[in-house]
Amino acid sequence: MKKEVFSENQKQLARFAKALGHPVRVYIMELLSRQSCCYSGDLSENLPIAKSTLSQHLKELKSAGLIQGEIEAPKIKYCINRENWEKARNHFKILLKIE
Amino acid sequence: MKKEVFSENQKQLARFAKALGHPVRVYIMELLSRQSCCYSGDLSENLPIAKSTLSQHLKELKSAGLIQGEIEAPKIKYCINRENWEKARNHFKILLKIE
DNA sequence: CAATTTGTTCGTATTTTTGCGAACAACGAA
DNA sequence: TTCGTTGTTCGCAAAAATACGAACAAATTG
Repeated sequence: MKKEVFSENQKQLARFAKALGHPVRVYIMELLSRQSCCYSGDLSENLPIAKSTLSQHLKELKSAGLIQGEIEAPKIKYCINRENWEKARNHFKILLKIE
Repeated sequence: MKKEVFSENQKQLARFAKALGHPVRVYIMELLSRQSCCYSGDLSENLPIAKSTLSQHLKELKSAGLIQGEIEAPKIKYCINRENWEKARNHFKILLKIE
């Protein structure tokens, strides 16, 4: 029975921060923050990376809980996961003493 | 002459986020956010990692510009780098639409 | 049905991150 | 000077992240 050193909040903040720790993913989240939804193709056009690489970045954002995908065949519409985005907001707000 | 896809702001935000992408480093920044300064020994006592590992995490926070060390022989006093902490605050504030 | 569009998964390679202990360096104290 | 304290650096190992193209899957279009 080992004492846990880090709180759930610290671990979740680290997960969110890590997900934002790459320019491609910052780019995506900035876009989604502005327009709430987008298609993978929109991203692919503007980013200088292979589509398989983009797919991986989207997967990471998804598994960190920051975005979610919705099938609109044959495309996929990506949106912010509002619930977790709000959590991230609060975590960073507290850490950075915003307001 | 290749077109640069990412803005400096995006890259800097990614660097800050990446630096916060580990529970140990979140722990350190939370502590420094509360009390503004601390000694490496304070951290070492409470964290379940080798001192060499802690040293590396501090190095990363330093090279991301989030903290700075001041020698108070034989110890080192670590403080938040206020200028960059403020920058990080603003970056996250904008991204997360805080306020 | 065949062809096209859209995006994921697989296999691979490279680089970076994380972590440890041992050795080392710098300093104050005895 | 010798000892202890403090912290970094080195050498190593294991794991994770980054990136690509090829192959694949699923759906729409012709």
